[in-house]
Order: sequence, then C-alpha cells, then structure tokens
Amino acid sequence: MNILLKNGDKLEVNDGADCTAACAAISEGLARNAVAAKINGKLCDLSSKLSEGDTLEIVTLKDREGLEVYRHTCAHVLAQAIKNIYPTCKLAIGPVIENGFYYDIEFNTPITQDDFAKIELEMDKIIKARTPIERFELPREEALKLMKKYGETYKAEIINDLPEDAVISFYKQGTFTDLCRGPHLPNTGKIKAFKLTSLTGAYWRGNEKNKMLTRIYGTAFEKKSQLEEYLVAAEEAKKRDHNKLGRDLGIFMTSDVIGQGLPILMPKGAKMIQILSRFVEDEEEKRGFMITKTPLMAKSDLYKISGHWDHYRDKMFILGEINKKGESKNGEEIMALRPMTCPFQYQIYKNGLKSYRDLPCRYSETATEFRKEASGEMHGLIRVRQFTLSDGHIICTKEQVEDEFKRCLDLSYYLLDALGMRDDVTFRFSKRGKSKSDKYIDNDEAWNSTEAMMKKILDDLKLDYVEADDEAAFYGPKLDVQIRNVYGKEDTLITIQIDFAAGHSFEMQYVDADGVKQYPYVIHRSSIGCYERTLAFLIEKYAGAFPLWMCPTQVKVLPITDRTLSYAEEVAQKLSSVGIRCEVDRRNEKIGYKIREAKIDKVPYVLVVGDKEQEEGTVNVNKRGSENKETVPLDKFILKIAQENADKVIF
RNA sequence: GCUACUGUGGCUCAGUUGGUAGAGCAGCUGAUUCGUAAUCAGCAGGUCGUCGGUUCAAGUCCGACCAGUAGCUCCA
Repeated sequence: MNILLKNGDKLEVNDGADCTAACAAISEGLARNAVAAKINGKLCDLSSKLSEGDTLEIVTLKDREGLEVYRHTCAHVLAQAIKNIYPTCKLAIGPVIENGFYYDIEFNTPITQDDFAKIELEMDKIIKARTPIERFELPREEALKLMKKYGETYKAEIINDLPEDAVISFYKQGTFTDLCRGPHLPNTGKIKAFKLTSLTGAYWRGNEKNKMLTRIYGTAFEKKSQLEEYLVAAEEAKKRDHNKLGRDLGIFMTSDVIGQGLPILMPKGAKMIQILSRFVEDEEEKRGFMITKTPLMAKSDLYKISGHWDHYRDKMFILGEINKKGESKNGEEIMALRPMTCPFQYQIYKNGLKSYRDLPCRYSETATEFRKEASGEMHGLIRVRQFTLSDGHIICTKEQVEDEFKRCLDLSYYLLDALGMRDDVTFRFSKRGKSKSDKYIDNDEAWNSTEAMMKKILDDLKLDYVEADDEAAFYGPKLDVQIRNVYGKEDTLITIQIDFAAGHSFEMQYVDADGVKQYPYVIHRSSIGCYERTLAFLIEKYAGAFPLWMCPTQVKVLPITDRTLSYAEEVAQKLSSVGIRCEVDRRNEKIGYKIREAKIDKVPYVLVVGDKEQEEGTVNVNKRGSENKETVPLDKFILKIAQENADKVIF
C-alpha cells in the first residue's frame, strides 16, 4: 500500500505495516532515532498500524513532542521502579512538564531524597533490560477490574471519570502496566540520560481537601551531556535567586520578631524602590493620572459594598473580633487593613456629581496593601503580606474602555522597556470561563460581554496570549502580565482588569450628554506591579548588577592613600551635585582590597584616585563588567554619567 | 494551611555513638600609606531559632511553637 510522507514523498510499504516498518523503509538512521509518529497529524506509537493513503510524520527527539514522549516513558520507568521497591504504594498521575516530568504517588512509609539513589539504580536496571513497551485497550469494566487487581485506586478513579466514549488504553512494560493515553517509546532501553530532581507534596487532583501525595520530579534528555548542561544551568540560575542575592547585597532582610511575609527593605532596597516609584509616578502623571493618597484601613462597611467582605474576608487583616458570619462579636466597630485600593479611590470619584466630560477619570496611587496569605505561600519579596502596588483605577464610559485599556498596556510596556524586562514577560487572559465557582459575582450576561470585550481588545492588539479559565478576579476578567523566577515558577507582575460590577455596587454614576445618569466601567490596573515583587525580578534578571539609573550606589570613589582622600571627597561632592549617588571608601586599606569590595557590590562605576589623578584633575574609571580602565578628566566623566543616568541606559 | 527539608557568633561552615562549642571571612585595636579582586598581628564576639521533655549530663534524642527553603493550594 501507499502512504504519504510529510514532505510530500510517497512511500510504499507492506499491507498492515506499522510506523516502525515505515521508518526502516525510509532510512536506517530514522529507524534508530524515531521515538513516535504522527499519522494524519495525530501523535501515536511507532507500533501503530498504517492504512492506505495515511500521511505519516516521524517524530524524533529533535521535536518537542518527541522529547515529551521520551520523558513520559521515563515517568513510567520511575513508576515501575517505585512499584518494584515499594510494592504497596499507589500510583496517581505522571505527566510531562516543561523541563521534565513528575509522578504523584501515595506511599505507606514516607520516602526522602536519600532514597533517590536506590530508585535511580532500579530505573537503570529497567532501562538496561530494554523492556518492550506494548499498548492495549480494555473496555471500562475490565479496565477497572485490572486496576483494582493491582490495588490502584487512584487509577480506578481516573477511569470512572473518563467520558462515556473514551478509549481506555494501557501500556505494559514487563511486569508493570499503567493506565495511560500514551504514546510511548517502543522500549525502555531508549532512555539514555535521566535524573530525579526533587521531592515534594501535592494534593490529589490539586484539591487541598484531598489527600496529599508524594510528588517525585525528574528530568530526562537525549544525551548525558544535555542533562549535565541542564543541571548546571539550573544551579547557575539559583545563584541569581533574589531571596539569597537580595539578602547578600543588603537589599532586604527578614526578622523573626517582625513576622512572616513582612520583609524589611534596607537602605539599598528602599532607595531602589524610591527611584522606581518616582519614575513611575512621574510617567503616570504625564499620561493623565491623578495621584491619590488614601487610608490604609477602613470600616468593614466599605468592604461589604465592594464585595471583599464576602469574597475575600479570610485573606484580610481584621482589627476587632468577628464571628463566622463576619459580624462584630461585641458591637464594636470592625476595621480592616486594605487588601486593595479600589473602593477608596471610588470614594474620591463619588465626591461630587460627575459629568461625562469628567471621564475618563484616572486615579493612581503608590499604594501599600495587606493580604493575609497562608503561611506556606510566602516567598522572599515575591509573595508577601504587606506590599506596595503601583495601583490605579480608571473610571470611564463603556465606549472608552478599549482605548483606556490600550493606554494602560502602553504605559506598562514603556516601564518594562525602561527596566529592560519587556522580553521577559508573557500574557495571560484570565477569565471566569466555564468555572461555576461561587467566588465570582453571579451575572452571566455581564461576564460574557466583558470577556468578549477584553478578547476583542487583546486580539486587536495582536497580543500573543494564553487563555486561562477560572483565573479571573471576582468582579471581572484580567490581562495578567506573567514572569518566571529562577526556579521557573510563573507569577503575575502586572495586571489590567475590566470591572463591570463596581459602577453599580458603589453607585458611581455620571450624567450623560443627554442628561441621563449612567453607570461607568472601571479598569483596575497596575503599571509596573508591586514594587517588592518587581524588585525581586530585577535582582534575578540582573543578578544584582542593575542598570545605572536604578543602582542605589552608582559610583564608588576609592582614594589610593590618605593623601588623596580630600580629592576623593571633592570628586564625590561634584558627582552628588549633579544627582549621582556616590560613596567614598575612606578606609585605610590597599586599593586592591577596596576594588574587590566595590566589585562584589556590583557598583557600576569605580573611580580610583591617586596622586596622579589629583594632580591632573582626572579619575581612573573602572566600569562594571569591563576589564579596561581609562583615566579621563573629571568633568568629562561627570557629563557622560549624568547623560547615561538621565537616558536610563540599559547595559 | 498541607508535604518534605533546614535553623550553630553579622556571613559561610565544622562539631564523631549525648560528656556543657571551633575555623575562615566580616567587626574592633595596632602597625602599614600602599596603583587596580583579599597587608600583617592582636582582641572581642555564641544561654547552638524559642519553649518544654528524656537523661547524672542535650548543639547532638523527643515534642510543641517560631522562622527560612522547594513544591501543592492560593495569588499582585
């Protein structure tokens, strides 16, 4: 029979041939490298049978899908090894993830990372045995019977939840059989380089009410050298971890007696946030925002109107005793620290009747907020209980939403560019979607129309985004600007949200051109996100070697001996007078010692001044990251650095 | 909150089967006034995260709590 290859070539194979046979017919190399195939575009095992006229594409480890099949099989090898060593454990799920795979397992006795060596050894045995992997399908009843026979209750639960018409397939390698959609490698011997990387807990089906299983993470690569490279790169990335580096560099610290999720910004960190927030506030003002300063707390009445009291109360720091219903226990006023700024700024809007001519009304605030995150959720400066958000709300007509939304995104782009982070972010369109969770305001029509409105805007902008169901705010859909930390974990840096409910719930109105009162839309937006988190990502991006304009210390002046100390002071004075942040190292130490410390501190410019420089009125410039040193007249250096600072040059 | 791990002077670490703490760097003092990533010497610094328990004896064993880390859940 004839089949069609992806490149358009025709290939003749025997009737009933499978993909492996087709590979062999094409070339020996391909037969060796093939890990899976696509028949008519559908990914499948190499053992899949071909039919007349099928289009065949061979998948190798060069393809992303090929590597996924490879890693998925490795997850099965892990499962088999675990079953061999711990026969009473129960398997849950073992999917492929971005840089590897994991398997969730219920153990009777807890295991630790120390057990990895033993498990890896067992995996090696399974791989060396080159055990063939075979696929078979079973009707639902028999599938359930098989899984019950093996004591795999989680697998049985998965089978029960499969749709009526689902094909229930299994993969068997030697004595081990696992419920799996596949596809898989033809045999276990194809795996050349793998490693178990970490061990954590994970709830069954991601639900915190369920039992916590043990999750074993691992990764696999085509070659040992690639695995090594990956592991080294991962180790290198960890050296940029803001939580370590930020503390080492004296940017922030924590204190047991202050509490969890409450980082202290030390002079360097505080300076950086001041620099950033001044920049952001000035840019917002240029773009028509009015800065506000609203209280850090309010009576519970305010949060009742906003809906936070019902939807968000367990995450708020509440002052006063309340019962489960959120009512005061002793009749006293209940106050709460604010978890957001919106209802406060709405009060400003409501101060005086607004006309359509007042819209769009743009408020911004460098707003400190408080959220009682669960104890295990805190992380350095990325996830904290008190933070300062570049917050803001735009109150506008429905017709203005589109343009205002685009302006918000443009502002964020501008700021991200200045920070050199534009290429580090991805976009997520966070919707309520199909979720029926009661955390959302119940108004199907409003949800549908607002989500459609946002989708149109995003598509108009030709934004490359992913859609995410059940990620919306309780009052409307969001565009989240996402970023990854050194461990690969994704977090939201910036968010822009459309709120259909606030206008009504807060009775914010405006008088239209025809004299009729209307309800406005609200856009909740952050321009550069929350400063603590943004700083964390800046630390990780630059490994502490920040662009000049955001450095807490931009220049360090090092006198070679005490003879030139007064000249060093003079240099520093001149730099300070043009707004350059500089320090003099006055210590009686050798120049090499002072240079070393300045370099470890990642100061962008180190100026060495000795007798020669003093005499000539010059400075010897050591630029961060450069081996070259040049002696230039002080005035010339000042001009250059002042310009670089003003231009916010990223180098 | 859940699972696992971690917690020794400011930092990085040592501390053998329980016998009441050690080093380097940083700090201070003195000497050195030096030309591009660590000058030399001396001194000082710790109720071993906290609180309880076991023991003749706890940094070491047990428990609770606090804090930190990774992941889960959640989220800016």
